[in-house]
Amino acid sequence: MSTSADSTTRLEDTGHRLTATRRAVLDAIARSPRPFTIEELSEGLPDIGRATVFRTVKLLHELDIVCRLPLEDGGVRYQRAGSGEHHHHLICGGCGAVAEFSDPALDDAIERNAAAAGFALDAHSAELYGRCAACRG
Amino acid sequence: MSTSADSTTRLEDTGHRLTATRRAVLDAIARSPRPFTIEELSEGLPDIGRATVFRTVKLLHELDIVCRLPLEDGGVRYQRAGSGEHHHHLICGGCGAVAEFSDPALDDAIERNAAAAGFALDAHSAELYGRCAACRG
DNA sequence: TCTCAATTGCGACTGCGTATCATGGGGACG
DNA sequence: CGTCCCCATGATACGCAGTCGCAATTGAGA
Repeated sequence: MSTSADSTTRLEDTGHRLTATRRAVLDAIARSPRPFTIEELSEGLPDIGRATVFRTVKLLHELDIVCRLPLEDGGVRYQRAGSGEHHHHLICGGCGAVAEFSDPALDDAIERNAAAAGFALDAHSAELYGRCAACRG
Repeated sequence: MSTSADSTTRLEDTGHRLTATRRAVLDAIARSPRPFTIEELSEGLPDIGRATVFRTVKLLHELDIVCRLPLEDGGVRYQRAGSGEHHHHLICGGCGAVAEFSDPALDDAIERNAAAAGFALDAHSAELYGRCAACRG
């Protein structure tokens, strides 16, 4: 499980400064029980400028400390990366919960199709939208 | 292959009016050799209001006449739907070309993972980003 | 042709994200 | 421990994609 402490070392190892502001953002993210929007995060950090929150989350995303969740409606939320490993998302349209999973069979199918089309694959995304067990009546 | 004529009947069948404006938008889309942004489409239709272009493309997307391509950088392009069937996209980061493919094995993997997590699946997306055969040196 | 709801265009507006720039603070080095 | 340099920050203005409200227009069924 990724901790806030891990994240701070990751920041330092990649040549970024560990500032009080960044600690505060990391703490707020660590405390967030569910995927968050920049706006929500920013509201919980009234002493930190909005632009800085954007910049920090962008940086954390580049470092794979948080992952980006494109929503069905075109919006975006972020979430602490559970493992740092490659994975996909199951996003509940009811409560907003997000489950991560990884499946070699799925990745195989993706690579096979890319190869069949003559594509050199850089990246891929796969998001599943639906209702979690708790949100089904 | 989907034609502009098919699209007009699809519009009528779903209770929408076939206006000169919508014909013009459909023609412009049919003439577009590659995936387009709303802005590009709008530039090619100077007599049509920008808001109307947005509204029309949104409508065409709801009718599965065009499909939405989320890009790696967060941007969005649209493209005539090739078949109307369920499919996924291979998007070339070099030339912007988009290939469609469908693969039951991929869809199976997706459904299996949703079921394993107790999710009732509404929709899913899978986009593959890379370089097409022509764009590899 | 007549009628009316759907459609359009305009322009203002919202919301997300970024650019600018002066100020502040980490941390490497001595 | 002190200095210094450069990264990081905050405030604000800005840009861009997309939407809204409303008055005028127009398609297509009766």
